[in-house]
Amino acid sequence: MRIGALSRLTGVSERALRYYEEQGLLSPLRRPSGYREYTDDHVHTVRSIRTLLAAGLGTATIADVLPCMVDEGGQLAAACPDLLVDLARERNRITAAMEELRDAREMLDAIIAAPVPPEAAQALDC
Amino acid sequence: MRIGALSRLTGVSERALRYYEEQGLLSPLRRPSGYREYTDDHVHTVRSIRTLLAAGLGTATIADVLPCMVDEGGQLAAACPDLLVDLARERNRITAAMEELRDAREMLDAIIAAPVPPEAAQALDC
DNA sequence: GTTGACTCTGACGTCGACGTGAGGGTTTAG
DNA sequence: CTAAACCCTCACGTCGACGTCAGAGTCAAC
Repeated sequence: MRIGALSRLTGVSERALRYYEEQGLLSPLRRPSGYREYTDDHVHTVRSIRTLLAAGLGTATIADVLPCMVDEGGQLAAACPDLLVDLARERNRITAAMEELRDAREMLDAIIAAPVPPEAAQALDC
Repeated sequence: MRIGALSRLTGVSERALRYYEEQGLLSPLRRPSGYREYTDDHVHTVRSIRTLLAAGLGTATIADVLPCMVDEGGQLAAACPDLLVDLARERNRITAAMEELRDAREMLDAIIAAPVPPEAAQALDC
């Protein structure tokens, strides 16, 4: 499949897909014309990329992580100790981020659920 | 207290504190000299700001939210319906973000916990 | 009064993941 | 064969929360 189809399948812009390749996250084949040719595997890869990006990982780290994920479900492993250290650090970051999100959500909930004092309702005419 | 002290108490840079004021999140008094003068309340306010920023809220939204948080614990309320809509939207965003973080963490866990195949350990000499 | 720590206001720099054209080939349906 | 749709490579623009530096007042202690 070509880039437009992959973009539609994943919901990721063509620009982003080219960017991922530029960063070494994706390596599609090339037609003689220069057109990129993607496989079905790339669909899964793109989804993984988006998940890790959403978690705050940078493209450089993701580039290190991706080779450790082969097929869907049957992973290989994180061989290099350096990578394991990085992954543990990222894991801690993610956990901390989740806790911060929980705190923030509770803060918003407190405001949303707060009873509106009658005099405040009067004062604010919005 | 002056800006240096507040910075030390909150762990937030002076530049950031001035930025928050510029965005209407903080309104310290001013000495005749122009020096900013903060109260103890501002310490709590800054912590709230950081929590909401960490949750992905923009300074503009936070500026709308802050007036609804008076004292510590005893909130007022979200009066304007517009604000309630925004808050609900943000709440959904946060929940979605938490789920994405959970997915990403599981992905990392799978890699971290994956057994290292013997031949892979040989192949990669890192 | 003077030294050193502190603070002020601009104002430009940063970083990362893209957005957005410009200018020009390629493919495919009719 | 031609038009529409698709794709290519530069390369500059964006956005938000600050970092950083310059040049210049202020405050507290000695």
